[in-house]
Amino acid sequence: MQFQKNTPIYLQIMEDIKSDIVSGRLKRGNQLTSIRDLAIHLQVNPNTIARVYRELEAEGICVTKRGMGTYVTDEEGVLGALRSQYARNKVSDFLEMMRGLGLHRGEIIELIEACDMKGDAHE
Amino acid sequence: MQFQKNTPIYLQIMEDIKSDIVSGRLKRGNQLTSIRDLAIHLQVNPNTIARVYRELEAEGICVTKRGMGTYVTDEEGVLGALRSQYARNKVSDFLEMMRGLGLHRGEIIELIEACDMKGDAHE
Amino acid sequence: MQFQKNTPIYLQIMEDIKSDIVSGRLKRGNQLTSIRDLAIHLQVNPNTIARVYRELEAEGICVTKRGMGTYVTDEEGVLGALRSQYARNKVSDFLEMMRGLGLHRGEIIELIEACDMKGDAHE
Amino acid sequence: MQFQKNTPIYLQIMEDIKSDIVSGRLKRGNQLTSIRDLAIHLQVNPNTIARVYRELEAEGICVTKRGMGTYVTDEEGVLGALRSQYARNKVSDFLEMMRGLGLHRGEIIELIEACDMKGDAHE
DNA sequence: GTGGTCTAGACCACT
DNA sequence: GTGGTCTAGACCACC
Repeated sequence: MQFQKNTPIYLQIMEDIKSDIVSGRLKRGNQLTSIRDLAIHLQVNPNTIARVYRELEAEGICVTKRGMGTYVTDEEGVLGALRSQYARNKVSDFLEMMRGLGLHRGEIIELIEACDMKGDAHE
Repeated sequence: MQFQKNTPIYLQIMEDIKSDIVSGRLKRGNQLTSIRDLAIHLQVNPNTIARVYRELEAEGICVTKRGMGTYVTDEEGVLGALRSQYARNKVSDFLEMMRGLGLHRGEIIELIEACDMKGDAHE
Repeated sequence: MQFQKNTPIYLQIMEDIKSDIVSGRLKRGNQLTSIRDLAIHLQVNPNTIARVYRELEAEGICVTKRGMGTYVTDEEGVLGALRSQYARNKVSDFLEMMRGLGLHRGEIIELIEACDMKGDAHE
Repeated sequence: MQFQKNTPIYLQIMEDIKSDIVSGRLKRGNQLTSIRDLAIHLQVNPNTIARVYRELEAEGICVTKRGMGTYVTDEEGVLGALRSQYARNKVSDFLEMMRGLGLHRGEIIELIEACDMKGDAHE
């Protein structure tokens, strides 16, 4: 993983884990990588990962069982809220970018419908 | 600027310049930073920048005037095509990501309309 | 200040500051002692104080203005909630202790009324 | 056990033993820990413990049987008086603290009744 | 093995 | 000067 310069690392890792949960790569009840292992894997200090897990727990997204590890919460409500918040943020970012290109809602929706018709292979 | 590991640097720089043009940070006829200066600024070999400019010129996006530097083309047609290709790619990326979240076209458009109503402040 | 062994220092400091606010020693809008100064005064690492202030801010009790310091919030609602939660906890602790002495509600209230009559000098 | 700075240690230990008796952790007739052992356990000079036991005996709370150790008294009257004095002090301390929060007798009793209704789980 | 806390000391950004 | 972040390394409690 690469880190952006202008955003705290712990926030970037939090976002990354949230994205794993939202996309289904991490499911409810799954155990997260241990603090030490993730710290090694991301080349980051264990305290930084500890903070990530602490804040995720404060947001209700994870639960930690002392001596057993940290797990994605079991509560569907929290995960649903996370998923919809995440989608709303992505939509918002997307709209902001498209508006930066001078496009308005109608044009954006046209593009989406056009793209959706023909599939979306590109590059 | 930071570079991703798995994509050639010259492609990343090309995308960056295209994004500057599309978003209006670089306008038609503007001079690009000199190869030397940009190489220093990005901490990259000047040959890499030279290749970027060469490929941009091959795509008709830039023109090089011997001894005077490299400029964004003056032809509105090319810039319009670039802009719309860029937008189509972004839309396509966006749709792929949203589908990864399990959302379909109707839901995506609903979210866009909802977001568009209330403005898009978030975070 | 002396710290108890079995409770994290940062929690004890948090409680102490909350108690200062609830009792009126710190009023709404007052600036808290700077992290470094409080760390020196309490003989504790600045990071520990930083965590205290961060968690107090997460609870809405304090706000920090970058480069200017940390302040007790201005929102009366939060302070009122803090005050009543604090009182409820103290009452609860008191009742638990009194029940450990074998007293029930009626007897406790009798004692309070008796004590309240004659003033409460003792020791 | 930890000792406060501004109160003689022997008084703190006396209070602690009284609290053990009042709460039932030490019952009538029970033997107290030997002076030697308690001194080691509390990391305190044996003379300090000896003074504690001497004063407790002077108050009639304990009796020392030469060569056999020190015991909680058998007399219910003394223990009952101790219990009620202890409770009165705690009530008095509690009232003083609650008044520091700006609450008066009526409000305090309301809180007690409210708390007593729903049990007293907190934290 | 797990996470939780604390210290020491560094560098940053903001004012 | 202020708080915010990160690292390095230590010790603890739980399982």
